[in-house]
Amino acid sequence: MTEKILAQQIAKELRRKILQGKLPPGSSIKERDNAAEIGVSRTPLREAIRILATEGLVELRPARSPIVSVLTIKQISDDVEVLLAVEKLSGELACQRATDDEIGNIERIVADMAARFDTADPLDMFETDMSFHSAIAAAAHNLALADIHRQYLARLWRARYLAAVQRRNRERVIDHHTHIVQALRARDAQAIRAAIDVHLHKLRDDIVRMISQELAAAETARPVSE
Amino acid sequence: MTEKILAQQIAKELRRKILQGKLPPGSSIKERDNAAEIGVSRTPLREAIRILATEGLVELRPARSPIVSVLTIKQISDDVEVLLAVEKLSGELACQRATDDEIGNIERIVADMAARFDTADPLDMFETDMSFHSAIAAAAHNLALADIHRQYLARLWRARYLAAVQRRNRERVIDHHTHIVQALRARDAQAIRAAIDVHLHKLRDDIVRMISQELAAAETARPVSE
DNA sequence: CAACAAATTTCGGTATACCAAAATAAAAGA
DNA sequence: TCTTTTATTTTGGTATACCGAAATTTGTTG
Repeated sequence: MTEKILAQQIAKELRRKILQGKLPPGSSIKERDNAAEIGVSRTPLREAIRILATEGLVELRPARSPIVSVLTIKQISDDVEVLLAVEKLSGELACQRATDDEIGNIERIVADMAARFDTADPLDMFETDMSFHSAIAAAAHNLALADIHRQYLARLWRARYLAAVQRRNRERVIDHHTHIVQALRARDAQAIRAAIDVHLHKLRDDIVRMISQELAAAETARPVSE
Repeated sequence: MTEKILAQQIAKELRRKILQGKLPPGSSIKERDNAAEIGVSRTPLREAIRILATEGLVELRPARSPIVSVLTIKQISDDVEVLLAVEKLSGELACQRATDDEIGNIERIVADMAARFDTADPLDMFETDMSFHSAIAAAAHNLALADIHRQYLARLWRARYLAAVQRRNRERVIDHHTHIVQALRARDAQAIRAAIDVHLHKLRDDIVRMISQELAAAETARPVSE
């Protein structure tokens, strides 16, 4: 039962549910109810909620039930803006500090992704994509930066996932990644910043489009409530 | 007694003690002892520790007492690197989005700081300096960015403070600020990035020098222990 | 005296109990 | 019927109790 730290297990579980859309934005997370439902006490559940709060997935309100964050286009756009800056810096630093091994690994990820172009299922592709970006963040050799990167990647997980599952412009993604890794191999900071800039601006457009659609759909289903 | 949320009060208190150096790096924070000492139960103290952990001030170890983080030069340097990127982006965005009122406020802060050049005491000056940077971060109109900025400003509070109290090159700071706000007034993104770059690189040098001195002093006091 | 083993203490993780504030429902008065 | 006021319930914040793992001490043995 108690595998490691319960709170983190619970946080992981809740995070999944939120990102999958099972806990819709705006729904409240009552300590008692959810604790009873999962079969744990309030204490670890409470901690789990705090963890998710720092991740921006739930919102704490004074003297009220925490609710699953309602993401607005503005917020997501802001988040991508941050992620963009973080990745550009990561790329730049990686050009200075990455070991040849690390660059080799990143190249392998890109090659792997390109090779499985037709075959891989969306989720697989998506996770490979994530690992590509994480590998660059790690190659920057800056713990703080990697932390922020992880945090914002997680925060945008759902939106990215929605944008990624539609296989459209998958080749463009691979093209972008290729440019990025080439710049990294050349250790050309200027070039990698430009390449990442292009890549993430594309991502932002995709994400904003997806979320707009989803919001519109939700609006149609429930015209003028709450 | 119970003014608001106890955990945050406690976190604030502990944060002060840590940043002031009353809780030296490496010292453990036992839940029971500290709770009893402050006169509260373990639960809110526990939460307070978690808060400080996400801020990077304390370090959680599995099945061990949390300890006050031991900051290395590397970590601080990493943090400044992040802060630098955040501020550059903030400046750039502020050039696009800041209202004239906001720019006016920032100009006022700089003027205020310049006017009180000789008179103000270090702490006063320091806080004005902080408010200058925070105002720019706010003017970027990106909540996520402002969050990160606040977080890393807090994380570097002690180091910045140590660097700031020695009045050396105070005029250079004001000079830098002037350049930054001029670029902002001109809404010249390129110029503000450059100006912020100069300013924070200077800051990093100052901070690294201060921390090196402190570490050396600590080493002298306690040659080969722990 | 050293080394290993057992017992005790310490301490964080978890569960439960209690309380006060806030929201909601109910009731009384207009 | 609508408003206002007062119970009642809901819910998060806090305190306390219990448990097991890890660390420390103690005791015994070589």
